[in-house]
Amino acid sequence: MSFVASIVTGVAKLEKMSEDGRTQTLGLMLPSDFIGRPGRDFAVYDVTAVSDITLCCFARSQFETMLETTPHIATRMLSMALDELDAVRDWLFLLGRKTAREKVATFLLLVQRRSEAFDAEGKPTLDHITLPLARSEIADYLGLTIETVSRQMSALKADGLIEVVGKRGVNLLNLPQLRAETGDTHRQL
Amino acid sequence: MSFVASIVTGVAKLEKMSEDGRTQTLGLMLPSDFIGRPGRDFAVYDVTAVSDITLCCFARSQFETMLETTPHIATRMLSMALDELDAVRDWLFLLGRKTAREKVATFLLLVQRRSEAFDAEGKPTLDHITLPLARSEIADYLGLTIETVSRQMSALKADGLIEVVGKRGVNLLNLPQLRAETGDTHRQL
DNA sequence: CGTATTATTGACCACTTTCAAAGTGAGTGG
DNA sequence: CCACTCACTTTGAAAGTGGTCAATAATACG
Repeated sequence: MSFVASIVTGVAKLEKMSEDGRTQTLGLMLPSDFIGRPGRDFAVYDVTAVSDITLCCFARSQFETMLETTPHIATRMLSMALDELDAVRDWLFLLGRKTAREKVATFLLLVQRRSEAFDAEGKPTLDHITLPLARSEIADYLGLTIETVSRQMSALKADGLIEVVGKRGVNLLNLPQLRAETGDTHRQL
Repeated sequence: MSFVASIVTGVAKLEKMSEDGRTQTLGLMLPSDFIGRPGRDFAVYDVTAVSDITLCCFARSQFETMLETTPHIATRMLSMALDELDAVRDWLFLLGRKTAREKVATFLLLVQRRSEAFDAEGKPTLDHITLPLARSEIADYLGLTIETVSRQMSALKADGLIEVVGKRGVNLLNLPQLRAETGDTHRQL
């Protein structure tokens, strides 16, 4: 890695795969997210584009110089890293302690919350989302199998909480109930 | 939180608990680790001492000023945050994709690798470690139950990989095999 | 010692996975 | 325009890993 970059448009994912093929997605990367690690010349994890992507790239060495000469940038990068750290820590709880149903409900609401970032023309609204990932990618993100994701979606549908529209569309029919199913604190933020 | 701090001696843990009592430990905090979030006046997660602790505290406002006036500190904090981010991302893989046995093996080797940091007088050596956590705390860290942790320890003992000495002591009898059981890349670093 | 706490073990159960098959849908070429 | 194909998704049945509940054992502490 001789450069670092910032995502301008599109979605990518960060992932780690073991030798035997097990894959865990470590996070989704959206516009304004940062790729690469200043001060390190190799990549520890894989970055894969999920859609067409536009990047804003910097030569790593130049970026590192900039970090040292422009104090403002370092504090900004620090703030971004700490926010990312919090997001990843929430995901630790999801992977370690949530049930499959809670994981899927959490994912659907995550997509809703960030829907503007995911999609330009999919026309997401409060109660309709366009999934940025295929089932197998959702499974890798949630620490599940593709079958379990599919079954939980069907179960949520059977319970009247969602409606599945083709492969990528989902209507959220009962947001309050869906939030209650995430396993998160019920208190509004 | 009106202050931030750095751990001087002792071990603490960062954790998140849901309303129904499920707990996930988000990370262990060792000497030199940083507590608190500059630029935020509330705590998102709980920090709990695991042993007696010595902290080096700073008033948060003063620390924030220092961040802005001393560029070096921001880059140092950034580097620490990015290292922490990598560690947490490895844990995502552990929680999402590893088996109970792999989780326990990983934990034992983690304790070995950082044994100097965990314990002053426990006299840890290459093949003997003193666990910094009780079984229930290990369970919360690995996303398991206490019974499963206990069973996996017994299984590793039955397989001749470890020896359990009292509640906190473990002899690592076969390090190469134990490493192979972590589910991580077999290649040496 | 006796007591309280923590750890281990056992039996059973449930959730998720695995393996397998059928269904759906988008794109291609006749 | 319509079958055909391929990839993805859904569904089903069986198995397995880890969880739950309960009892026993070990350890620490007064």
